[in-house]
Amino acid sequence: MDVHLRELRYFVAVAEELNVTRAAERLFVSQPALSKQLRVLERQLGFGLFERVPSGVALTRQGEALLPVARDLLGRWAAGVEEARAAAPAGTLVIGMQTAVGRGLQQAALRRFRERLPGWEVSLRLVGWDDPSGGLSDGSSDVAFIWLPVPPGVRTHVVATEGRGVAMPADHRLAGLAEVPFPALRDEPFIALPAVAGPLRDFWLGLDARDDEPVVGVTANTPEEVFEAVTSGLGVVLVAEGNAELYSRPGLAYRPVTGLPPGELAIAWREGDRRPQVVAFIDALRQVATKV
Amino acid sequence: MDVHLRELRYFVAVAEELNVTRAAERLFVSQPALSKQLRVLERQLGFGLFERVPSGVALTRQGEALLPVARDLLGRWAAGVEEARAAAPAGTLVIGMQTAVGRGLQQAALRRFRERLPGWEVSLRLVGWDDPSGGLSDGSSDVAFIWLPVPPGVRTHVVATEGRGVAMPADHRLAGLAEVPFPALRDEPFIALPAVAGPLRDFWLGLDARDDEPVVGVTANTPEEVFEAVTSGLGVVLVAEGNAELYSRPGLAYRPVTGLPPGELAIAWREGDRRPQVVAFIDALRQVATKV
DNA sequence: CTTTGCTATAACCATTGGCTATGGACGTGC
DNA sequence: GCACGTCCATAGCCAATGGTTATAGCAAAG
Repeated sequence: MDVHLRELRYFVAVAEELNVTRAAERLFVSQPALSKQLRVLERQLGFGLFERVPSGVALTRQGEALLPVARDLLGRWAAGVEEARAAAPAGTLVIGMQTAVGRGLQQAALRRFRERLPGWEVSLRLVGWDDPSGGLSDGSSDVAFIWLPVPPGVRTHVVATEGRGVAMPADHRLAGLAEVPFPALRDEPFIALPAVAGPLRDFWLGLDARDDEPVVGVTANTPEEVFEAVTSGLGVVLVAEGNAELYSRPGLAYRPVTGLPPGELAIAWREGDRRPQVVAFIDALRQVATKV
Repeated sequence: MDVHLRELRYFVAVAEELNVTRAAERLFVSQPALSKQLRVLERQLGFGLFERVPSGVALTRQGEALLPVARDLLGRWAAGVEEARAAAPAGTLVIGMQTAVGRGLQQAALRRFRERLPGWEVSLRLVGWDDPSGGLSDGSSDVAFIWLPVPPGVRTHVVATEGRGVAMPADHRLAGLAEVPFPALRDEPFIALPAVAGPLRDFWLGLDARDDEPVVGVTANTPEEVFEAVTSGLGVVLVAEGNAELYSRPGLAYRPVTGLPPGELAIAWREGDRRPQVVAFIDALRQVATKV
């Protein structure tokens, strides 16, 4: 029969205390719970471990025989787990990012990731929008935080869904509005992602909500370039609500835009990539995102 | 953290098959159940044991490190249990009896007792009624099947409750009745237990149902003596219904008696006696009696 | 005889471990 | 490129388990 090591731990504690009540206190369970578990164990074994005497319990001959076995198993298990934990192949997980992630996600996920794969390091790298896969396509990133839509060959798990808004200079004529209807931006020059960004560039130009071609004032390849261009009056740009918070600065105004579906930020990985460090991070992030 | 050895057995099976589906078949559980258990184990450990690949699973470095630990624990546990089982102090349990026990009880209880304390032998000994404790008082029996009422210093667990009837010669004038009212026996000479049986002798004379003194024809000290006296026409005797079945013979008639409370057969042991072999037998009998 | 200390059982309830059904991912063959 | 087969993972459900509190039974001490 298979036994739970917890039952062995209970057995050892009772054997050392020779008193179920004291052992229960030591184990932080109630006395009836411990009494019951011992009875269950004895029944499973088919022989008694203790003789009940008025002052508590006494080990039977068979209990005496099993006690060192129980101690041995508990010790070997604890040591074995530590050894296995230390056997983690250390390395570096490269996380690509198109924008800062923030949103309380990455820190908690990284903690869980490191617990699961002790010894592993993490490298964060900002990837320009000229690579909409966040570095996955050329293998320079192991996982990446990127916005949908994503290129072929990439798998995703959405971790945040946010409304899109417009970032504009603080003195822009539309800055007086609480929220901006998308058609009001029809004639505004836009700051766009590079052409090679394809569908991603289209998304942040709002092409899903218009059928004419927007005016593109300038292209930018990183969030810093984008927001610098905005405050310099070179155009406006659609951004995710969360990013507006992350990149807020003097001279910049952000207003929600009505009439646009929201943007989705996802953790992404290469199709078919099941390496432990990738799976571990994705799982950690799933758990963290679920709790948010 | 404590683990169930069943989980380690699952881990080992999957590690050997490198395929959760095949391992599940080998373990006689469903594939989703096994998959789930592995996930739980990995989460408890805080690191992965397997990398999921298209053809099944591959052991991670940490899984490889833990595999021998798991095998070792399983092997040591199995061996330790066998060793402890064999450590049972062999001896002989002496069971005293005032009458044959029959009733399907003893055989099943003895089987369970032997399973729990392998190597122990059992000795059955018939104890005369001159000792109403069935041999417990002088320590010649470890446990005893005796009828209530019992002497001081004896603890009991009732295993059968049966109506009392009268045993008489087959040609007795009352043998024509289907059942005998107790007052009809008022003038019959009784076969009695020895005087030292005290309350037990009184009980089987039916003193709890009459206030005059019965006529005692003869005393007898064992069931054989009792029934031989009956068929020899020396008197009648109150007996338990089950005993009438056990001791039936030519020339003997048994009829239920109305107006008498039933008799109770119990397994008995000395007050304060918690020796393993005594507890084991009492427990075994409790389980058997419960299922009847 | 009463009180104290100890283990065991009953009733209850949240969690666990198993099931079936089915989804998602990947490789292979056409 | 699509359909199919194989594999693992998740969802929903339910019986069994492991914990609780309340309390019973037993033995020793005062």
